[in-house]
Amino acid sequence: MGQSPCCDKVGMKKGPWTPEEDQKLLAFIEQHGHGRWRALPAKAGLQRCGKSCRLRWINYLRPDIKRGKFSLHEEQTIIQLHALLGNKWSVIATHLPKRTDNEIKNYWNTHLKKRLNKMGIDPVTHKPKTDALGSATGNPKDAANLSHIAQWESARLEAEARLVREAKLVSNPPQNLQTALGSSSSSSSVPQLINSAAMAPPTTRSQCLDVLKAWQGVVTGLFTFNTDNLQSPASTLNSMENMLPNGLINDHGIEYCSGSNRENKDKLLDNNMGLNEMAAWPHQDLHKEENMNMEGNNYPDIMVWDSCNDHQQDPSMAATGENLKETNYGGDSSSSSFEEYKNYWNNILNLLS
DNA sequence: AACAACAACAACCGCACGCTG
DNA sequence: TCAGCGTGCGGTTGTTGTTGT
Repeated sequence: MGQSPCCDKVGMKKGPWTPEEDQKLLAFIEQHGHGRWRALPAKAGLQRCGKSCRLRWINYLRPDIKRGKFSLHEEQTIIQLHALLGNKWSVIATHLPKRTDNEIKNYWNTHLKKRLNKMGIDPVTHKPKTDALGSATGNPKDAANLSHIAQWESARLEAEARLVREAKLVSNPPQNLQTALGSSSSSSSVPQLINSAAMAPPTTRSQCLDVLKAWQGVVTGLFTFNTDNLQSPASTLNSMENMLPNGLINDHGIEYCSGSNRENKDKLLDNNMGLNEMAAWPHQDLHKEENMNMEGNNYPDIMVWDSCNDHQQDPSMAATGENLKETNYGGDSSSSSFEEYKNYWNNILNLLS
């Protein structure tokens, strides 16, 4: 599918934005909301590409972003999430309130990657180059379990990020944009408006958590895996498919599966979220909403354990790892892998602090 | 003081995807 | 079914600031 240029490049200004341009863009968005970026520059009186306006807004002008130095906790979170997700900056950004994916990406490239290198850790694989922090037992089975745990966590985080994005669209319905930009366009994309509601701290997180809680309530007790099932993704998927509950509500309150309707269940598996993502849901931490720091920010509940000795860390996070262990990777045979996983990260993160 | 090298950050670019008519 | 549009995403480049010589 061909992609036409987002705008006529002739006469378009490039490079750093001036305060005047920022002011124009801000004023227009405050008055009319954003969305339909291609048409926005002309209406706002800017000699800029719509894409450039969008980037400027998202990465710099948006009122709900935090700028400045990254805290130790944020650094640790980025490293952990990057280990799980790779360069999925947008997903990582959903777990760092008020930080943009671009900012995180830049910070990673300019700071964290170099620091990990200096520490002898491969920033791509997140494994020590000497493997000194690797599997202490050298047991291939343990390594496989660790890898599997990481896969699960990765899938869960991606699913959660998707839910956040979807919920944002739902929570910011279009209101006045058609009026602002004219009604000639046939587009039906949903702009996110900068009205008072949109300016407020996002509430999508809790929506997301609600359904995750609901999900956890439905399936608690169902997912007590035998670690023999964790030897390969394929085996896990098969297990998960068999264990899917009959009723599942999405974050919009829609019931996907009803009773034993196999067809609907298959649709769910095929479309809305991947099987891996579904599989990842059950170990959502029930205490996530309590994981708020002093600024009221949510932090991810993954792999931040009590032994981190990070004074900036919310004490409530301490219980998270235990929760993870008990509810998700439970079973005696997996606990050693969990401990190893935990120790591995604690070692790396302690080096940072 | 002048210049080069490096670091940090902002912005751009191209591609991919979903949606709609 | 398909083309066009809007947008998101990740990689890359450009610009500015800082430090060292």
